[in-house]
Amino acid sequence: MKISTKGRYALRLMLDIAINGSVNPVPLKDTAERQSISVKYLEQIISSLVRGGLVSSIRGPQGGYRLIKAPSEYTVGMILRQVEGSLVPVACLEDGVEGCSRQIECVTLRIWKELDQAIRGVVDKYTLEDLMIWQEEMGDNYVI
Amino acid sequence: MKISTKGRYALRLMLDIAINGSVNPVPLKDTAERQSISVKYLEQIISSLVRGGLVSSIRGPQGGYRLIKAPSEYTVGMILRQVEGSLVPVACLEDGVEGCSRQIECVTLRIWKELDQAIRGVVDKYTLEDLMIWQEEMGDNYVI
DNA sequence: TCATTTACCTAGTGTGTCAATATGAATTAT
DNA sequence: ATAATTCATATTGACACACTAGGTAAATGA
Repeated sequence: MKISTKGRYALRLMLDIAINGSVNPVPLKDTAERQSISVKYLEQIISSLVRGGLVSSIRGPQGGYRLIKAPSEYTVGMILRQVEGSLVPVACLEDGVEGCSRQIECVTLRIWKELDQAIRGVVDKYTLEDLMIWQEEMGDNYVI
Repeated sequence: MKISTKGRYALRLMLDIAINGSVNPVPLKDTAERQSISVKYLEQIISSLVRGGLVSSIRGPQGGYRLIKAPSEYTVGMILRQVEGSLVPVACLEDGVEGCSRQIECVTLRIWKELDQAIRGVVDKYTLEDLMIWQEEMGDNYVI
């Protein structure tokens, strides 16, 4: 019942690009330094974000990554799902799965459905823009 | 971000004991048959529930397991936490952990805290009694 | 007393995921 | 041409997951 490092790093990575990429694309090396995450690991994560169409990439010197949409268009849930896969708490709630044979009589399913709603309620409520605002509120003493 | 089989089975196991154990203790063999879970695996799960003081055991013929308290005294969260460990979505929210060095400047932490609250809000809201009632509402056509 | 039924305990096993590293190729600005 | 960057794939070690196996201990009752 944990968010993996991939998910957590992806969020920090996206936030880092949002904050530092308003004029030039952000190279992974810079993010890696700011966030204390290895470039190599970030490469894996960003490749998933590129595939998912969340960021675009520019190769070569002066290259890097850029958000495709406005920060307010990215919910936390979108980012997490892209790198972690679905966030549903049990497999039988997965999209495209028609559930187990006990479905009808399964009272615990009711719990899992509510849990799923609760999780979605949080991760789909906040966007990158919210995170940026919170970051600003904290002042410039702290670099994210 | 998944509830493991241990957690899901533990819930079904506790519910099975709650429903079938009002007069006699419930042997694992019976639960295993009703729930289609191996006795061996249930043994592991129940041992954790015994250690946690959620159920008591009686050995020998006519033995089995009994709830120690009323069904309404067991939240879903208590049961899940006993067999799964903490349900917090990120390690830095774990009890007794003083958090990572980025704590202060970590805006994502705010998300994780809300997520934690949301999860707790669901699993600590419902009890075994609720599950029993739902089960009854479904009629006797279905055996849990 | 002895067989049977139950709980209890410890270890093992195959599979997969997590959290990275490593190596190298392709692209592009200067 | 060189350096900076992204892109692609493989590998690694540790650990967790989902079980299974084998045996011990206690209680019952015939």
